[in-house]
Amino acid sequence: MKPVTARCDSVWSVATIRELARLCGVSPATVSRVFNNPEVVNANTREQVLRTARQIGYQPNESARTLATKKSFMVGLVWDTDHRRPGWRHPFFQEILIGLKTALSGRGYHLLMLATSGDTGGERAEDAYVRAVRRHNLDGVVMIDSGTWDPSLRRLSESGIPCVSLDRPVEGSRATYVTSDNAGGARLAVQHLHERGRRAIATITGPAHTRPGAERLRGYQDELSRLGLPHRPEFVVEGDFYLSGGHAAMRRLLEADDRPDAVFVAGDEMAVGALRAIGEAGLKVPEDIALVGFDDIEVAALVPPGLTTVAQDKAGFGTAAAEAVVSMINGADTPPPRVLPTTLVVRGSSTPPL
Amino acid sequence: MKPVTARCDSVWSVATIRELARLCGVSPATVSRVFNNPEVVNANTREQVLRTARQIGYQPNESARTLATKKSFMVGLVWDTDHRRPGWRHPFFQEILIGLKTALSGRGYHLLMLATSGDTGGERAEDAYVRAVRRHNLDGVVMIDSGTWDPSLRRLSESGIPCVSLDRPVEGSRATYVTSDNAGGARLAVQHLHERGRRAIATITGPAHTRPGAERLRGYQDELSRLGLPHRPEFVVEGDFYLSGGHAAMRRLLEADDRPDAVFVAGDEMAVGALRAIGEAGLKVPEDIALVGFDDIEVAALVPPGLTTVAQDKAGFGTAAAEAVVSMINGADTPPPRVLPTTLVVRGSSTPPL
DNA sequence: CGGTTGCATGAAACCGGTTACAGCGAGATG
DNA sequence: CATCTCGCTGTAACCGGTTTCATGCAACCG
Repeated sequence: MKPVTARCDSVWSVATIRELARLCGVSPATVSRVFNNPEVVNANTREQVLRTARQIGYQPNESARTLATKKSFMVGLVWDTDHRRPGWRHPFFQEILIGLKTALSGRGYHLLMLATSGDTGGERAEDAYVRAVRRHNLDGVVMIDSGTWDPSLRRLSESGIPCVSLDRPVEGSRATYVTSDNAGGARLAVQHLHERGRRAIATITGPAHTRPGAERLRGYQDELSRLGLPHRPEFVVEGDFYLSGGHAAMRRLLEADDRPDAVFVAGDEMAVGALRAIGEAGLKVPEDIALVGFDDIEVAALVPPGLTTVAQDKAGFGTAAAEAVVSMINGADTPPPRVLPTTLVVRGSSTPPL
Repeated sequence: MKPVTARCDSVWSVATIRELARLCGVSPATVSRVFNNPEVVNANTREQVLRTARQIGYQPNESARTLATKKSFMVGLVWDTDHRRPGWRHPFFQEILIGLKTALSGRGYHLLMLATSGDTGGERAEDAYVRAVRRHNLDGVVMIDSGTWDPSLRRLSESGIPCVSLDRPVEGSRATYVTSDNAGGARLAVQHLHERGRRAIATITGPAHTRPGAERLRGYQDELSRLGLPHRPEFVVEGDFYLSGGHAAMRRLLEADDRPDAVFVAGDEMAVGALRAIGEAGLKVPEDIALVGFDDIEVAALVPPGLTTVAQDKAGFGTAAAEAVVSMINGADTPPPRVLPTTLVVRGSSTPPL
């Protein structure tokens, strides 16, 4: 076996499968089999091919492979980062993204962040995602709900491509979703406040049209009923999941004649805004008003007196989404929606008890 | 012209260029030219091809196109999200990522988040990035420095592929980098504290082996010299860019006999830790100690009394990186390193003046 | 010993684009 | 009228893999 020399030791030599086949004295077909169907090829041949491949730094061209097999080993990420809306800035998404990327990597898939705004030519500009999926032979997509839900996303989920949505139910034969136990988490929060001796428990909700917003409100209401506490409409104020919305909502609550002694805030960002509004009103947390948030974003631990909150399993989101999409890609039945458990993290904003 | 019917109105019909050519009564070559070289084809033909393409929802197959042209219109993102290190969790990165993605989208490029951990077989497992670049015909890469810098990244930057690094100088003929004016920002901070009447100005630095860490320290020292303030070694404590490091570093500063009346903290996360340490020591910000951070991450505005900080142009990072990598892809000369201006954002932690 | 079986391999078509090159017709030119 | 130019288009090779099908060959069987 003559040693392979010169440019071949470089990581950058561009050897094709035919070149490699020639060096080994076999046909391209055999080389291909060595990589895709090793067990059908003779052990000696296989070893020789692998050895030579390593020497010349052979790397199969994924475009050619995708062209021939229609499998790209890429999953598209649909994440509408529209400038006009602040949705995507939510710190929540970073951890999800990292979890997703890591989980997909571990399963051999790359994550392609789809460009949207690129070429907006033609009447069907809104179908940029669908187009990208077809053009790149994407094996699946993951959709992060950042608040809007335009029709093209529906077309995408119903197009038959394996599709996993985060925090939002989707239609489609090969579409499923992953979400947190929003209602359960909200119940945990209310129950906790009740245990701490609070009885006038208000809530600042997320936008009613979002799934997490609606679910958390439902959990709040359910738990009030279970505890035999009265439902007071003036104790339910809608926020927007962002700081300013939480701030405004809290001010509304404080303006009422009869103010609450605890508030379940359906998002940590809003809770921080609420904290600020409470401070501005000259009241103290938790002495005057106890607060429980939702999400457990980084700030929750940092802002004094520490925000008690319902933690979502953010990394779990990514893992669950990766699992679901890869299993569908591999031909498994569409898995049922996955609901991740939430846990209560107790910090200063709800302790000590009254 | 007979109307195209049936499955052809679906977004999912999988028409090839030959099919489209047949429908139009032209050759595949002409169709190809319509999309890649419109001006050379007769206006009538062109219109008819475009019209028919729209009707049947023709989408060119990117794998085939990449195979033929060796251009993928994809840029790889090298972002080492190793679980063991917390680096990538830094909130700083999310905004950069979004800026980058948006800027690349606008230029017609997709962003591929490269899997690393995937297949770690063979002695060259560390070259996963290099392999991915070749396999997918990536047009360029952007590297986010998350603290470590293993040799494979160097091989990548020197491999000749257009390469932009964030916050870290790189070698390579087609490699450049984008960074903030770290030294200038640090000088702004020190100058600001000086204007506020502080004279005993300490610093908590980033790790000395990181570029931003070293640069910010240099700026601090330069400005002390310019102002004629003494350099006191015990006023320089190294942190790690994270909360706990800032906390520990601040405690060290407070233990000294002669404590500073101001601290320039080279990162907001560390500054929040420092705030906490100051609070635990029974001291007040800004009365006893004024604080200026660096980065302007979201928390900076949220944590009482509001953190004065040197803001980095995070979205600008993404845009600058996209510009640089795309221009190199298009054959332009390797642009010089780009240094983005920093600005001072004044909040409660340094006001009112003494 | 002829026929079956099974293993290992090669030849060639194919995936869906791009592009070098040749060719064709019309109008301009000598 | 022959020729040249120019604008437009088609033919066919090519990109680098995969996969079907056929085949050579050895072992195995009756």
